Parts: sequence; structure tokens; C-alpha cells
Amino acid sequence: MTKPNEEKRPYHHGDLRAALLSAAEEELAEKGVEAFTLRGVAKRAGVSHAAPAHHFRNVEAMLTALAAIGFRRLTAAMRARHAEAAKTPRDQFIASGVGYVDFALANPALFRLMFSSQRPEHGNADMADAGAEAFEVLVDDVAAVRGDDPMASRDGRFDVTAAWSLAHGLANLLIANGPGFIAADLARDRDGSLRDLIERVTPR
Amino acid sequence: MTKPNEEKRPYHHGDLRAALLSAAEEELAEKGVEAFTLRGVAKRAGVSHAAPAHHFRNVEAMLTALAAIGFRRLTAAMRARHAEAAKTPRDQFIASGVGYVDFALANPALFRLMFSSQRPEHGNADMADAGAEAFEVLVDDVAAVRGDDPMASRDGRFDVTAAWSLAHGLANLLIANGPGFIAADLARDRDGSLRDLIERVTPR
DNA sequence: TGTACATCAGTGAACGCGCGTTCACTGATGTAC
DNA sequence: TGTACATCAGTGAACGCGCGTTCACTGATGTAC
Repeated sequence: MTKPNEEKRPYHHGDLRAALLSAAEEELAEKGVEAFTLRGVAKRAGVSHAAPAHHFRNVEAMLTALAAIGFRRLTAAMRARHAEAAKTPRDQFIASGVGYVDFALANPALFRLMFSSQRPEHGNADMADAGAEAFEVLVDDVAAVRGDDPMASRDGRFDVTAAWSLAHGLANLLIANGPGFIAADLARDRDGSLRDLIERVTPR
Repeated sequence: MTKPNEEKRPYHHGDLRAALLSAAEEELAEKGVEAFTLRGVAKRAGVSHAAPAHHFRNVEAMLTALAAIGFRRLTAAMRARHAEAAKTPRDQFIASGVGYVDFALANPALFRLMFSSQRPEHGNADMADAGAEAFEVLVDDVAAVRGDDPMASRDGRFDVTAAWSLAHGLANLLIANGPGFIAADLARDRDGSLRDLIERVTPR
């Protein structure tokens, strides 16, 4: 899909930066973080391997940009579930969790890049902003269920942490093929299963 | 600590395999999974970089052996907490969780190797056994709290999954420096904080 | 509207590097007799 | 107890490879006049 037009390919690409990011995502999904290479991305984008240098300082910068995109998409996935769900605080809270896990299952390598890799530039502002935005969705959900600002109390912070941890751990374990024993339960009713699990950390 | 005796070093090492694994653990902790190299391990063990070939088929085999050791140590960490804790099912359950998270915090790179890396050989029997042993500790805990075999019912499996997910997610997030907002709470009373969090997924 | 020129986004060759692995070797050890 | 010999666990040099990055270049674009 990022293949250039083989017939009549102009010397200038038009939007190589975006095309590279799209190719990078494919490369990541296919090879995993540990085998991700710049040259692979360039090849996938149908461009010489020196071209990316005009758009990214180095490989790490490219991976960082990719991770930031991942965080934005994670936020979008949670918000999409919000929109579909019943408008009670509990249902909205659970919808976020389902969106979180679902995003991870749909984008395992990207999810790992975002949270479990040292390759992206730790401390990059854009990536941090994108991550903070996703975090806000969660905090807002917990606030609605609790009826106060969770970040203002230890108990509230722990509610947030427990919810995030459960969703995050579930996502990671499913990606790593950890709990094979619930594969059948999930296959039968994925959304319902995720909901049941996330319900267990809904603030009371 | 794995440095050889510089003064009088015999041609044969004696137990190079063990020394390599120990050096590999240091290498991993210092460089992370993504920058881990065989040559680095050999250098650290004070041995030529061709020597490891006599003990490990290739790098991946070395990382797999290391991951298996990690799982055994994870099990040991949980059991150690068991021994210290009160002997009620709930306390034992929580002790396992605290041990799990504590292990991850003490061995972040190893933990990542075990769960978030593609480098170890997926499907290695020894590693799978070691992982299954850790899993059994969790299942036994949940069984004691519930008073039945959790694996026999959907609800029981979900109890197991929720507990594992929360501990696993918390561990991963703390390692990734995710929830900086609870750093202060944790610093003040780590065990108590972990206990409070894990309590939230204790089966009822 | 045309033209000169600066700027930009590509190319392709080349670089140096560190990696995992292989190989012929050698020193040390253990065992059969 | 001694000796011949097989086996084992190291060494160090060499291999080929793919990587990220740099560089001089060239083709395309946009803009000033």
C-alpha cells in the first residue's frame, strides 16, 4: 500500500515523511522492534536508504515519531469505544479499558515500541504529550466513576493505577501469548471477556 | 564479580557456562535487551568471543537460558514472600503479587527479556517449564482464596487472569516509568502500596 | 510571461563499524592399559 | 605409577554481512525580478 507508483514515479515524492512513517509501521509490525531497520523502511517506501535522513535525524527519531503516533491512536481507540458505549460512568470507564486492550491486540509491535522498548528517545516532548493525552482519558473516566478528582487522593491515584495496570498487564500478557488458558474464553466473546476483567478494577 | 582471576588464570575456566550466564545477566541489565551482544558477554566474562560457542548454540540460545533462569528466580521471589507473610489465603495471595512486582523492579531488563522480547526462542521447553512453575504459584494462591480449582470455571480463570494482569501491568508500568504520579506513594511505603493495589484484584 | 538562481528532496556509492559465526589451532584433562 | 591418546574447552584470526550515516551529486521546485 505504500508502494510507489512504479509506472510514473516523480523524482520528488510529495510526502515522503508520512510515507516513511507508514512504511515504518509495517516494518515494525512485520519484524518487531528488535529487527527494525532504517534500510528496511526505506526499501518498503520504495526510496533509497539515504532518503530518510532528510526527514529524520536518525533511526531513533523515526521510532520516536512512530511511538507518538501510536499514543495518539491509542487515545483515539479509547475515545471510539467511549462513543459506542452507554453513557454511564461505569460503562465509559470499561469502554476505555476495552479500547486500550483492543488497540494493543491490533498493534502488538507498536504497543511494545511505546512501552517496552528503549529505542525511542526517552523524554521526547511530542511523545510525552501524546502519552499524557491517553492518560487523561483514563483519569477522566475514573473521576466520573468516583465523583471527585482521583489524582488528589492516594486512594484515587491507586484507583487509576489499578485500572491502568490491569489493562496494561492484560494487553501485554495477551500479546506475549501468556495466558493461553483464556484464549478460548476470549475467542468466544472478546468484548464481554475484556469487560468482565476490567470490571474487577472499577472503583467502588 | 565474574572477572576471572587475573593473576593465575588457567587455560580451562572450570565453569564457563555459569560464568557466561552471570556475565550475560550483567550485560543485559546494563545494556538492555536491544543492545545485548554475545561479544559483550564474552568480554565481561574475560574470555575470547569465540568461547561461548562451546556452551551455547547461538546468542538466542543464551538469551533463552537467561530467560529461563529469570522465571525460576521469579518463582523463588514469590515463594520467599509467601514464607514471610501471614498464612491466610489472602495474605499469601498478596505476597505472591508483591513478590512478582518486586522481582520486576529489581530485575527490569531481565523481566523485559522474559515477557516483552522476541529474542529468546519462543517455545523452548526449559523456559516454558520455568514459566509454568511461576504460574502454578499464582493458581495455587487463587485456589486457596476461592476454595476451588480456579482453572475449572470461567470465573476462576478470570480471577487468575485479573490478578496476573494487574501485577504484570503494574510491574511493566513501573519499569517503564509510566505512572510517575505514584512514585512518591511507592517511595513512602512500597510494600504497603503494592499490597493495596493487589488487594483490588483479590477474588471475593 | 520568462529567466536566473537558491533551495530542497532525492540518488547511489562509499565509509567504517560491530556483529555472530567459523576455523584451524593448542593447551589441559581424563582415561585405558 | 606411567604413558599414549582421545576428548574437551579454550584462543585468535578471519569471514561475510548488514547496519547507520555521510557525501558529492542531480533533478525538481519555487521565487524574485
